[in-house]
Amino acid sequence: MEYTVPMREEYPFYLEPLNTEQRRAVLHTGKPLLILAGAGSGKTRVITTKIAWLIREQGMDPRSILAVTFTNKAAREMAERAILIEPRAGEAIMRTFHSFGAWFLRRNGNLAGLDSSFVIYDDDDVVSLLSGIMENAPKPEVKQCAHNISRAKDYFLSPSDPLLASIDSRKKFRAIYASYEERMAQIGNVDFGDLIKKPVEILRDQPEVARRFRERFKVIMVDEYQDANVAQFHLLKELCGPDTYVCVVGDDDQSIYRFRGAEVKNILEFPDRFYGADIIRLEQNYRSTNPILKAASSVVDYNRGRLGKTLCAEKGDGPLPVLTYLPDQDEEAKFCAEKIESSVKKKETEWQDWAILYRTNAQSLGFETLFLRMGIPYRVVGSLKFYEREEIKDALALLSFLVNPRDEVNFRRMVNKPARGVGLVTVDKIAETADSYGGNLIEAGRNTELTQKARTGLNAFFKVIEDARALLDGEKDGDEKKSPAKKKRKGLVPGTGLSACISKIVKDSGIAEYHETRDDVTGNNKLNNLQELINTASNYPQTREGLLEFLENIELDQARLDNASQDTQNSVTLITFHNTKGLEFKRVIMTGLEQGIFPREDKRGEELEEERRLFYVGATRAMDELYLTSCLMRRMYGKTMPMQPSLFLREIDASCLQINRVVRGFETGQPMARHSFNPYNFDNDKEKNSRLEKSSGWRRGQRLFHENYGYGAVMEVKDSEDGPVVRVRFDNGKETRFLSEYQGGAFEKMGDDY
DNA sequence: TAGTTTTAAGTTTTT
DNA sequence: CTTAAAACTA
Repeated sequence: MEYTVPMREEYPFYLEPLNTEQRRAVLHTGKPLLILAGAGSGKTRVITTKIAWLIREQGMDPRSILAVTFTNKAAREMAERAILIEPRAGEAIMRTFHSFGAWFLRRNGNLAGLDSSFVIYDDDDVVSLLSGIMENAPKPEVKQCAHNISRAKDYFLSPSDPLLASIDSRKKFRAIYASYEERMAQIGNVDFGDLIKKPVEILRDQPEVARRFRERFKVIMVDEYQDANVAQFHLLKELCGPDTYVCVVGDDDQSIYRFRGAEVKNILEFPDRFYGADIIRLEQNYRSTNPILKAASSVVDYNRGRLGKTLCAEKGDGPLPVLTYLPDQDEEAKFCAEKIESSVKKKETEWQDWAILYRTNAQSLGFETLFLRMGIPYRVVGSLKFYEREEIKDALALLSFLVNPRDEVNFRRMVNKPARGVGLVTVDKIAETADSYGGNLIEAGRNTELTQKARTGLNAFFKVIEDARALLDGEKDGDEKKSPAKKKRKGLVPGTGLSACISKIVKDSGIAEYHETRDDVTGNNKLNNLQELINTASNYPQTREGLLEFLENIELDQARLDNASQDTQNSVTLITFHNTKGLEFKRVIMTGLEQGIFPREDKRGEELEEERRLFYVGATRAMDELYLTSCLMRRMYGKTMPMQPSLFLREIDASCLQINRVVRGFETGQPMARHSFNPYNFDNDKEKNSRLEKSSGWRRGQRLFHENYGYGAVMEVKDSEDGPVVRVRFDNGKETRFLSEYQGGAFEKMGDDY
């Protein structure tokens, strides 16, 4: 590639826009490097520039560069941006940890007894498999176990590891984990944890393989290193030879996946684990205004055990973040909608400049219904996962079984759906026989004595699988035309490539029809979803490898399908705090800032610190303006509960926050002094309440003390057949009710100091 | 056994 | 209030 752009000064032109520290990071070589990159400090620019620089200036073969991220979106973005500077960067391996693991195992899995046509089990599949092992155990326990196994793998713990007790102290856990591993090996599939753990094991046991990989990858870069778990750390270690150049980028303040095994220690201890490492700090923030940055930092400052940094806002001053107290979540949604709409109408912003952040996916519902009614375009990022829907899982289960006839979980799911007269008894019988056929359920099914009904149904099922297989293996049969009369219903459009195969199996298996008739009843559009799935497959070749790739991409990258089904153009973004990492918006509204919601009630110590970091991540997404909302009441599980403002609101530096109060949808317009607002001042409540409060002698917000339970506050006073009932929540989180007339004596009123 | 009705339970966050 | 699991009926 010839470059005609003249080089100015001493650096290549593409280094021009970088600041001193960024440039140092790009030009650094020779030792391990830890880049501590604060929010909005341009770390993606540094990584992509570094990749390009290595290729262009250092003569590095792009194929010897490995760049690892945590989300597929980040990987794609990295590739796109690197290619803009240097087209050959497209040949570098840029993947998520998990997709790298899958890539590795497809090639080297046989060394660990893994067939290359393995399928990746998601959490639901894992639970199905486990419930077969833990017979008649209650579902929640099975789920807990699945979770713990997953955690164990994150920490690189095998069933025999003495440290396993630190994950799950129950004696039987070790045995459950062991037989889970055994069953999984029989089936020949892997779970998410295996995608990291197994490659490490192979690299350790097979020096030859390790040597090959160390020879190939001269440079390894890891993005979002603060989210790496222990197993991922080991993988990185194993891939690094003495001459490998390692560069990790991260921000300890943005570590928000501890619950999933992420270890902040990885980043804190990097200099110890990679001897002689250099550290470069990127503290210049290019995204947000000063007040936004200061508000965010002042909260995360309450955390202990952080590396600490001082972010400096390049943008300088701007409007203060605005906190608004609202009566309830309906008003909250309305407040957001009106704020956004008026700004867009004034041509001040566009829809896409706005993001609404919430802690749990369930909170999106209120915004969605209102936005739909008001005609505000929106997109929901990553909530109801497309691939988790029943009809999609059904289709994928069939396809998975098609590639791996040992897949008992998916066999059980689909063999009798729709009903073919193959019941539980039959399936158990086949599963038992399967042991003598190397786990192959098709062989086993053929050779098992069955009732006539079961035999007919089973053969029909196998016929579907086989026809689809024939299609994959290249036998072009004319089956498509054989039964045109049968598919006269509006039906599915086959499409090209792999789509044809999927379309065929979805139709022939009766899954399409099954969900179509159910659509008629429920009014869902499951058939459309299936069509969507079929469409996305059209870019894959109609081969066994194509199918494997398709399944893998879906398992590891659900977001792609999600986005395909939504209009992502110019619309407001509804998103969880977790999902915002790596994104930025001109204007951000952080909603539901109430104790119990954010932070969640049960969070303390290290977990509370993680919630704080999550707050920090959310706030630093905002470029120009930041809004915060907190509700006095919230409907949960169909009941309305009084809420308290989030702890984090108190932690925000007073000098960078403006507080407003909104009552019944109308702004008072008066900025309030920091502590003058008492969310438990219900002087606007209806007469009914004051009457109740008078007759009961209790009012909402009243502090009280009980001998046995300690301190608490009145949440609600209600009428009942036996007179006024007072509902109390104690400071330890427990709740109780009492009848003011009879039981009131046990509760001592305290002075109210809010 | 299949499909329906009733009852209970429950909301983090995700590769 | 919504969804999943258990219980029940045909």
